[in-house]
Amino acid sequence: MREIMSSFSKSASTSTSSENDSELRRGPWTLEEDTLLIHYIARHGEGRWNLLAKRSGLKRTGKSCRLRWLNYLKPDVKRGNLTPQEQISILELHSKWGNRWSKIAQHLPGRTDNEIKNYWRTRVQKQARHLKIDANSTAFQDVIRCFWMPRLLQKMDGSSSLSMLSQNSALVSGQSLQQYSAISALPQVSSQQEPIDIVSAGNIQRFDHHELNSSDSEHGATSCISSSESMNISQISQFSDYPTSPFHVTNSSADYNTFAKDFCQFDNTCCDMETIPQPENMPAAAAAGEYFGNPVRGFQMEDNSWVEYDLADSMWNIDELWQFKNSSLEKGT
DNA sequence: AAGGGTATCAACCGCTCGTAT
DNA sequence: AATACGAGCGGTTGATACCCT
Repeated sequence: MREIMSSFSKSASTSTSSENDSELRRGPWTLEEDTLLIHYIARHGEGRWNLLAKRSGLKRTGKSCRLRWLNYLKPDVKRGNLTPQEQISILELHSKWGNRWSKIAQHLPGRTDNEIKNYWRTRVQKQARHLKIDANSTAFQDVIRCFWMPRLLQKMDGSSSLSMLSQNSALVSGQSLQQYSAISALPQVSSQQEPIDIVSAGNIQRFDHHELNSSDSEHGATSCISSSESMNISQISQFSDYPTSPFHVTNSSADYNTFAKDFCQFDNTCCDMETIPQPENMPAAAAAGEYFGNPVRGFQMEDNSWVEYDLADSMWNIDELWQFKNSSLEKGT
């Protein structure tokens, strides 16, 4: 009903000048139009849209028919929310190709360029606005790469998701997989004594044990962007084997919570406000029991059980998020 | 319950590109 | 080589849903 009304009002309001134009329908498609289009394509195939528009009896432009078919009626069009895997793919591919929506869509079976474009504009750009960062800036790309993607990975079902990703090389490149795995692996990696290669954006940087444990933001979250060696398969699988952190952190500052909330709402099915990136190297004050003037009591597990704060098991440094954001802002835009 | 603000997404528009003539 | 036309792409708009006060 709503559709019919809006369709009516729209076509009425746009009926204009030429007789041709006034015959053309605009706005939302009706069930009858959809049926006509589907039946016509079933009999004659898609393509030659202008001809299709004339012969099918639809009072639509060829363009409109094409769009309706490709974005909505085509049988293999997937409906519903984008999965975390798909979101990661979009983020990854967008960082590679920019606003090449159709190209990105080719790597997401069943998803349309329009859908991906909408996702980017409504979800991703919104977050950039909240953070007051240009969505196309390197700073924002860093935020996505170093915080969001690991979050999405965490959302995915650990190893099964990783193997799923690695099997689907068309969706996410090996490079990205290494990168995310490396980030997720930080706590475990940092407990080893051997130098570790961290991969990001196709680049490698080798870290010593003490560097990974340093609170210096150069080697913390921001360390995921650097250098130039290449990485072999065994190193990749080494990272892929590390699970993501199961911890949540609570009781941090209001400012940080605001940021984290924005961050997590990027995918509102991803995590709630309390699913905040885990401190990797809590600063002295926090380790001593407070952070930003607020007490830090420990962490809540995903099953809601409480765990006392344990430096060795932590993953993210709270202030690194802010340091990271600020330093990215300084050098990025 | 009402009203205002915001998010979402289908659809449109203008432009470019490729191909046929 | 020039032109016309169809197809596709990316940006934008507008209607509706949803949320918050």
